[in-house]
Amino acid sequence: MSGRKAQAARNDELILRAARAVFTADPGAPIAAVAERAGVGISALYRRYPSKEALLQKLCGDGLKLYIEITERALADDGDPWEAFAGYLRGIVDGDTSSLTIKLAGTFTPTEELGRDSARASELATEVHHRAVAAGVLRPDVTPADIALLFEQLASIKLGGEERTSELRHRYLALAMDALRVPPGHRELPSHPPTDEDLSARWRPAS
Amino acid sequence: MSGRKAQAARNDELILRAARAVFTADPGAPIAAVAERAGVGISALYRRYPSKEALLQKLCGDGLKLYIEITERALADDGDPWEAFAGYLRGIVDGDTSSLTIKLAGTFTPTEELGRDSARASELATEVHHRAVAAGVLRPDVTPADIALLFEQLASIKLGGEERTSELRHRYLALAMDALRVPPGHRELPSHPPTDEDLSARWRPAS
DNA sequence: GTATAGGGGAACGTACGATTCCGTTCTACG
DNA sequence: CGTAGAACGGAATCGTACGTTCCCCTATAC
Repeated sequence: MSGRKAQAARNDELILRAARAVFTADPGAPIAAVAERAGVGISALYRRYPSKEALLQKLCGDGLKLYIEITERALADDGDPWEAFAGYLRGIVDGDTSSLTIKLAGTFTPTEELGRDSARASELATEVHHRAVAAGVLRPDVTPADIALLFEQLASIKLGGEERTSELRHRYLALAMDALRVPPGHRELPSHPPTDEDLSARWRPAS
Repeated sequence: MSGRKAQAARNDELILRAARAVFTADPGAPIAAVAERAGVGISALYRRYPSKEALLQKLCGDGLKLYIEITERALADDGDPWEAFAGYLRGIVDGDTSSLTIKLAGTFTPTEELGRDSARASELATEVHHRAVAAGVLRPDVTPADIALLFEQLASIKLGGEERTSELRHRYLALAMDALRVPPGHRELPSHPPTDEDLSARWRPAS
């Protein structure tokens, strides 16, 4: 089952994957970078999306849908309340949805559907939050908005490769969770801290 | 005591202040934005700095010196060990030195002096860190590099005006401190969480 | 009154990047 | 086989944004 149709279908996925990777790494990246990363030409992109803005809207929408999906899954979790909440936090961090939504918003004019999904996502997140507070596992003086900003802070971490970045985000998520959880206490932090090499690399030009 | 000399001296300060404000808000800002913010013409800038890069190096160097100064002050603090460490953290966040150093590095080729100051800053920070650990007030499984990344996460917060941004950074610093401090425990968070308006404003274009 | 430092801001030159366009390849099908 | 056309690759085009330079004006200093 090969042929141009199959190739095209494969490119659909290839392009979206590349776009996600490129724009989460750098929201201002040129569209040519996406094409290169996907291993296709520019026209393969423009055949699918009429403009860069359209592509960004698609990515942002997908990110929002992923966010909603993860949140709904957390709401369906009937196990230990803290574990449900913690799993939710880890899921959002893994999905890198903050990079796909906030970071891309503002770089284009939002559609009406985006607004609706965003509102829905916000509702669901609030529900998850309140459950955790009601169960007495989440400190009550933080709000869902606080958690949203926490996600953004974690998304701002970019160090080394994709793998290492993910490790570090989880490390600082774990640290934050120590401050979030009731009763207070320190749990072991995952992964290992940044090395001097990690940090000093950023002083060198041409990243 | 007026005259062109005085005007020039005033402009020196005006320009540096404007540059700091503009580039911490947006490291990629055009140089014209600095001139506009300072209320001077472009040539007033170029009379003082031969290029944009030179200006950025100056800002970065100043940021590093500020960092060093704050850290040395913390080392001189002989009071309660936790309060000394906490004051240090708050000082760095207030100085916004992360924005002045890391965020600007990489946008220009670093000088040799910058490298030296950076190394010195790192040493001092490590000393502050170890003191806090030795005093038993800072959890021992976090490293100075962890703290550096924590500063960067806080610096990534930008919401509302300068004032509000500072409040929020301190709010999340306080949260992080709850996870950092030995013995574990929750302290009251400063300021108030982001409002819906705060968050939704970012979905609107033209920030 | 004149030389000159200090400045304002338009003009220049360049690089970058979204979009368009043209020629090519591979299928499907007569 | 021969040809129409979808799907591409990638060079050419067209703006625009921004660093830097230049020209001319103003207000001191002497």
